[in-house]
Amino acid sequence: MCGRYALNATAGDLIEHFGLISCPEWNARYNIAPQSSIPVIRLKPGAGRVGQLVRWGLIPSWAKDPSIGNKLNNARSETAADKPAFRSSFRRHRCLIPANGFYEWQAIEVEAKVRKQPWYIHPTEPGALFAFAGLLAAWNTPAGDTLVTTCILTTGPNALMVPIHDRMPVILAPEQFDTWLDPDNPDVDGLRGLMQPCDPDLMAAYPVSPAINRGSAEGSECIKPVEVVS
DNA sequence: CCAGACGTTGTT
DNA sequence: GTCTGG
DNA sequence: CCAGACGTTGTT
DNA sequence: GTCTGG
Repeated sequence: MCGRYALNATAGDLIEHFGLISCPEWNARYNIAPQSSIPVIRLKPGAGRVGQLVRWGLIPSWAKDPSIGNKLNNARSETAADKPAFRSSFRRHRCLIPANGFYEWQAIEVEAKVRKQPWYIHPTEPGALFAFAGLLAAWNTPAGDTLVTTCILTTGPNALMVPIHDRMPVILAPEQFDTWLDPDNPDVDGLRGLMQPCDPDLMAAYPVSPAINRGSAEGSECIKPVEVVS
């Protein structure tokens, strides 16, 4: 779950919304897929929150083969603190991933065949952004460079998501940002406690065209509401 | 102890 | 690096 | 997440 | 079936 999302905010929007001290330029995107370079927000101790572009698909520091990053787009929040692939990232390298909304595919049966209807889920409040809870990892390339990668934590569905899908991203509220982002926060149990489905009243959803399925589809038509054809 | 895996999603 | 399986 | 490819050898 | 690319 959460394998596709939209971020059409500008760097200025992110700076304002999340109180960043810096943020790389960003061109609006409506169909961001794993392996893309995406902006994450992390806390630079003693300085403040910064935006940084990293690759979506976590490569643990110990990986010999970076292709493991093709699979680690998400981490189950229920177990991430304990799994070898995510443990050290959960302890020390947490981030937020800003999004205007995300996509989920709803399996619906039509004439005894399963069809997948994509939905777009966005904040109820106009102009608001989601902040997904994410993890970071730094991997040393054979060439001697450092490749920073990320993944999105997932959790069970809230009431809005239940009809659509059985997983959703962990979405944090502004009052939780500091606790989550502080790399020196040693309270793993407290961090675990943040890993909950968010209040369903904060989100709204509508179906979109299956044109989104194609990873190369781009533009605001990706989030245009459609009638469900059944 | 060493060797080998280390993950999620969805689908069967 | 750290955990699980043998 | 879904779509689309999935291979080698040798030659240009 | 499984991996890579978008």
